[in-house]
Amino acid sequence: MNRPIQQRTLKTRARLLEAATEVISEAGYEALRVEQVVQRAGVAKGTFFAHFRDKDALMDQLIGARMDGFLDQIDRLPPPQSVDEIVAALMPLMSFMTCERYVFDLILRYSGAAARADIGPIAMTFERHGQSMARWLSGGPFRSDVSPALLAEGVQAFAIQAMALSFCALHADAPFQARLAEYLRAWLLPVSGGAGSGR
Amino acid sequence: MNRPIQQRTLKTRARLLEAATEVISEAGYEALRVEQVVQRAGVAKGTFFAHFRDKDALMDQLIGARMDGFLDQIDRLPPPQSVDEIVAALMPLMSFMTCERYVFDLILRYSGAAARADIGPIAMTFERHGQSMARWLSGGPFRSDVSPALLAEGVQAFAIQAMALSFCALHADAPFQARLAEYLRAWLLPVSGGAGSGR
DNA sequence: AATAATTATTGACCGCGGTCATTTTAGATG
DNA sequence: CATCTAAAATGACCGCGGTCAATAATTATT
Repeated sequence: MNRPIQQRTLKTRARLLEAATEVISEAGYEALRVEQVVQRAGVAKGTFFAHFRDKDALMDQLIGARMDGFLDQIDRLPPPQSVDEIVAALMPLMSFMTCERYVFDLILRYSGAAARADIGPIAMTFERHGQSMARWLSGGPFRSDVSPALLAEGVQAFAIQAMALSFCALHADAPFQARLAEYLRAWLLPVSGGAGSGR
Repeated sequence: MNRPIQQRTLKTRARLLEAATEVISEAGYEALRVEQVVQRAGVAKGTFFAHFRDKDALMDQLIGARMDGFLDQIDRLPPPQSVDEIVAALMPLMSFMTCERYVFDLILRYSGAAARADIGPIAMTFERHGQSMARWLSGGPFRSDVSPALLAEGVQAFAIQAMALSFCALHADAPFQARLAEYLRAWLLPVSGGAGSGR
């Protein structure tokens, strides 16, 4: 029969999360070692894995929470009326997503939930981001020949492309913001239909 | 002083690559263990790492080679004249890129070279793919208000988005091809410019 | 309060990628 | 052929994520 969750459990989990946050703030995400976290939290290694499926699951929690904070900021903004405003609005979130190569790679891996069962925090933020984006794009001075939902997916695709290229050895020339703005202008404000010959 | 490369070296590397290929064909990419590869190749573990920086570097080689094969096929095709033809042309490559979650993640990680110094085989294929794509899109019945190079980047971004969503727990509904076709129609054949009010 | 049934914690242990001081081998030199 | 030297190969070792049978702590039952 389902017994209630023990307070001990909540306390231990909180201590683990706090310890992890400390380690990250001191050394960054990539440098985090599970052993270091459990040592700080004063628990055994096995306890960690009783609370988180694996190290990535902890990262999913922590990184997802940070992303959610940036989405809160975004949702407080008035709908942007230009590509430049969109880019500006997205910048804080994007900056965080690219703060470390390790973080970006992990976000990509978890952007669509790994297993069918558990959709994690990061996957949720992508969902949320898509919805906010669709809301924005349904009202503004942007193209209307495709659905706002599709426009939003495109914005996500281009944002990821721009972020990925900012890590890229080739194409390290153009700054991230300029590239994203170029993409979004072409995506959200197309000028003509067909090629040389009219349609 | 620079002595010539010993034949022993080439032979050992070839044996390692062959052994790795065998293991993969039997158990898939994700299941590959370095220890198993060196055992089959009849060399010590350390030897492996004298030939490949790490396990990922081996994967970069092998996966990059496979991708290059598919690109050869693509380059033999006549320039497609519709979105459906583009999707059809890209399918074999895409299918391989998504044959395993592990493979897709690794490709993403290596799509823009990891370190500034060494651009690996996978990164090269992305470059090549972009160029082939730009060539295709500069002639056909596609939009001409942005450069073929930019169009090509968009196709890559949408292809990656479509592949990623095919692994996604949410959005596992629409089949991969249909989604990509929808993206590319919106990207390559936009109908109007602004929203409700004309521009 | 004593006992039973669950749940949480522990830490020795494992798998596997990667390292490095040491040894072996290939090939140039006298 | 003997000798010397740079390159290649070796395998014991390490770091670190993750497991699991055993133990401790908590809650329900009498």
